[in-house]
Amino acid sequence: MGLTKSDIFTQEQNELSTILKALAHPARIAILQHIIKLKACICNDLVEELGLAQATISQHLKELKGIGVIKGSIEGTSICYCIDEVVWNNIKSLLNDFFIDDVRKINCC
Amino acid sequence: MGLTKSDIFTQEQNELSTILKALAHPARIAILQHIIKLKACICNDLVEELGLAQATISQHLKELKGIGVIKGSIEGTSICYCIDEVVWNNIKSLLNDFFIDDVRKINCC
DNA sequence: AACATATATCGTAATATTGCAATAAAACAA
DNA sequence: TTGTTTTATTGCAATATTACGATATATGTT
Repeated sequence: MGLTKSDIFTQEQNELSTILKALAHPARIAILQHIIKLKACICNDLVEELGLAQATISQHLKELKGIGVIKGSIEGTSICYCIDEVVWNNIKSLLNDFFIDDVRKINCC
Repeated sequence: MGLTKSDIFTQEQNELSTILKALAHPARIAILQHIIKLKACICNDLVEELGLAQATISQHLKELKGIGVIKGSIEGTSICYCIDEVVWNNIKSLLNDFFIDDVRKINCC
């Protein structure tokens, strides 16, 4: 198989796992950290910063764009990527809802 | 290829992405939600609750055990799974550190 | 126009993940 | 012991992911 059965899960479960999946790669974590640190970022910076090929970086950026957490604006010949505030806050909310505060309420053994 | 180049990333980046990867599947989200809801959970419950084969559930449980977020205790012939409080809080901290509060500080365009 | 620079896309190879049937293992019951 | 129940493991097929070279596209420069 290799095909996730999305139809048997709730929309919330699918949405959350899609977001987590998009974030679940060290290169994509590194890209987000770099964008946050510099408050902006062009693709070529990342190629130099991380040790990955330009095609690979572009592919990771595409996945992050896929969940909308970053957006790019044309800046001459390069593209300036930055965090999308609304999506970022939405992800934070989803995670906060999932990781509810009082862990004692969920523990059993 | 298909092999993530873990050696070029920081320990923090690898750790965070490993955790996110383990959580990044709707079945595993559903399993955690079920455990939290019932405050405990035996494997066979999940087979009935979700529409997946027993072998598949067992495999997902293994991945969650892999990051330590759940632990199982033998209860007769079944196994009672529950959240590991320490690991749960650790994941929350890691995510809180990553999703820093003031998004205005990281926005640029 | 011709060239340079920056990013995206395509094609491909290697590896990982998902899902399940079949089977094994472990604990209890008769 | 034999059978029953519950969970884990194995083996396999289908699909997804990761990475990169080659190439395409898009914009700016001369």
